[in-house]
Amino acid sequence: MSQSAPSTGPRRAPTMADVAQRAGVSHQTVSRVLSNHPNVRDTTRADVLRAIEELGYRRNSSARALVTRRTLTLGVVACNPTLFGPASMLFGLEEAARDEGFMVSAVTLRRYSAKALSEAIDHLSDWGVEGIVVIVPHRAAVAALADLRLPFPVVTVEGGHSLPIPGVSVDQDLGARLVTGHLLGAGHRTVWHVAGPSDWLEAEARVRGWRSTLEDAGVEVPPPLVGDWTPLSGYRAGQELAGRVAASGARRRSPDVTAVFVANDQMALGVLRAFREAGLSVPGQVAIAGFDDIPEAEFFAPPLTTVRQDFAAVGQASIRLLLSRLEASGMPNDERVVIEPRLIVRSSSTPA
Amino acid sequence: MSQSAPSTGPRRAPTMADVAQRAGVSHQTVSRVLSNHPNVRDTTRADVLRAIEELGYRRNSSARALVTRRTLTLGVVACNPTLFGPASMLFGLEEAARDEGFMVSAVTLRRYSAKALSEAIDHLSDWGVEGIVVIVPHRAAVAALADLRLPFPVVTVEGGHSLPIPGVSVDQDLGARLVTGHLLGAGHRTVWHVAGPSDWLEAEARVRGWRSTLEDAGVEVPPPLVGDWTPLSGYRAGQELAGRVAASGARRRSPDVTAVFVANDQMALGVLRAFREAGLSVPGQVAIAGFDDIPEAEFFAPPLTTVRQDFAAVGQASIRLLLSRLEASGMPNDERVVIEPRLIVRSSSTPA
DNA sequence: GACGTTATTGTTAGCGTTCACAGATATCGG
DNA sequence: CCGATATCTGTGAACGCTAACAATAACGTC
Repeated sequence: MSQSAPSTGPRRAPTMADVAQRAGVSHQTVSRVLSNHPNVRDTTRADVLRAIEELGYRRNSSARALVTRRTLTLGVVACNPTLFGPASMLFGLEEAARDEGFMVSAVTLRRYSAKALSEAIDHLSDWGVEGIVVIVPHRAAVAALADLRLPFPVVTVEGGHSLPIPGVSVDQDLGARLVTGHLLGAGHRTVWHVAGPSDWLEAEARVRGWRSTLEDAGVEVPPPLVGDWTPLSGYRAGQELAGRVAASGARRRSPDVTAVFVANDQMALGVLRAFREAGLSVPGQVAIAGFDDIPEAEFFAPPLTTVRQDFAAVGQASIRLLLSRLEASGMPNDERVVIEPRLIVRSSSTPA
Repeated sequence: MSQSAPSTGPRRAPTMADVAQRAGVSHQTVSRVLSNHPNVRDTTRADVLRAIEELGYRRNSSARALVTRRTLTLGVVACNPTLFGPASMLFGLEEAARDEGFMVSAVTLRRYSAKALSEAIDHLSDWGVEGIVVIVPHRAAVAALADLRLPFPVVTVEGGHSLPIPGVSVDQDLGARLVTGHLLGAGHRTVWHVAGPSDWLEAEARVRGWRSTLEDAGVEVPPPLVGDWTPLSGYRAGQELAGRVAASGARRRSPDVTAVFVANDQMALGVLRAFREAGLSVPGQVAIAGFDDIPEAEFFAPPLTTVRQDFAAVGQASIRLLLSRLEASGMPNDERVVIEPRLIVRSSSTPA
């Protein structure tokens, strides 16, 4: 008769009632202790805390969320989270959220597509997030976002300011002006540009800043080359540019290549390699500048002049914005935070 | 008489009962439709789905979690999530988890400390995760983990295999052997090493692999230098090594520096810069190899020989392991997954 | 046409909290 | 020592869902 005694089966986590019983109070008192309600006698509080300790009790978050209608969870959708920028934002954002008592759940997108984005948001939504931060700086993505009617607030990061969605962004335009101005100031006749993919808002803004700086200075605007943020694409663009330098003695239909502003540091690395292979000296024959200030940039050959973005600040600002939306959900919907980037001059742009 | 009519106040999200009423069925039937129960008449199912659509109904995850005792959420604790490696793992892991129907919530640590780790785990625990993946490759961290008695399964990544905690890791030892062997095979008398921080398990394993390869080959083992994974620390180590090269003609108490295995690519970048500044040619006078194969490595000056780790595979494996723990929580607790790294030879180690 | 099956639907009872309120106990001035 | 007020504690009812069971309808068989 192998009588399966109830024994010490996989006993379930203790509940508030268990704690209450052990402490000789009602479950409500336990709840009060846990939520720091003032009207609990000190001795009672101590009893309860001891019982909690002894039982290893932890409040059940689902039950709590059910009744309070708060999950204290925020969602993030991010696009290329292995890149330095997005990763840094994610990090800063998570830290800020945690400080405010929120948990963050992330969904990452391998590549942007309207479908992927909306699935990501659905996924987050299914888990009951109270709001989300979208770090998907595609023009199309932001447009798609505006169409969705979501039951919770959304904040974009680098989402541009053309739509009535609150957002945080670095002033890319300014950053591009800083670099371009710096290069012009060093005496170059004009500045070439290797841009990011044209459907990225950041790429577009950097092109804009670059172009308008040149126009304001009244110098010729060379045709921008286009990459995809990867070192390889920068390398290809670099080969193209190196070819122009070589040919410049012969037929010169476009201005000499003596300065290049590359839209991010990774591509700038590719450009550097291409130039090196072509026997061009940097900054001797051509000055180069990048954008982002990844930790490696300072150690490139030569160290790269670039624009530093305070990604951590972006993450924090986005959380602040999201939380303010959460609290005042009826308020105007177009708050914007713009963070100023900073030019970091290194030797890739300054003739020794 | 400003009679505050109930009007269209901030009306709450529709509930299952609302859907049921609208579709003319019981809430249980709605539940059945939502969970794809087979025994629902097609017409009924259609009615329910239409009602769901019209009301924009979404199942309340908290209520669901409360009754099913499943939050379908996993936690991750990661340490330096802006670095390429950790970020890649996080990404791969999140994707794998999502494919399995789980959400992942992350907590990031600025720097490891026993306190920070246990707080991070508490935080996750408070939100009801069903299990966690810990990507904190510190010796002390893993030890601390083993002490914690947690009510849910834990899987480590790069946590070493000295403790009875299931984990996934790349075979760092093998990776180090591959590089070191490669350099010896190229004819170098010995191989110097710039190691990572000594309290990192990965750093330790790489030292081990490096050292044993040299010992097996019967060559002298130079004293390893130590960095902290950053390019700057690599730069400093590089200066030190460059000094030795210069002095090697004079007093030679340690073997010539003709080959260096640097414990990660970022530090290798710093070493490259130091050598460049010292006028040393790579690979002409000194061959260099790194570890990680970050996307930039191929475009370093010169392109860097390194060891590629399949971070995505690590992420996926860790999720698989965690889920298997979840299902069979009574089973043995020491499953291990080891992923083999791959040597990537580039010109930093191959004399042209 | 009665009966056993099976497909389909409804009813009831929790899951573990918090909230609103009621009850109990202490404190205090007159 | 009484009633009033403040402090503390308990009771019952949600929250929105799923699990278990009960009930009904549909279908074929003999």
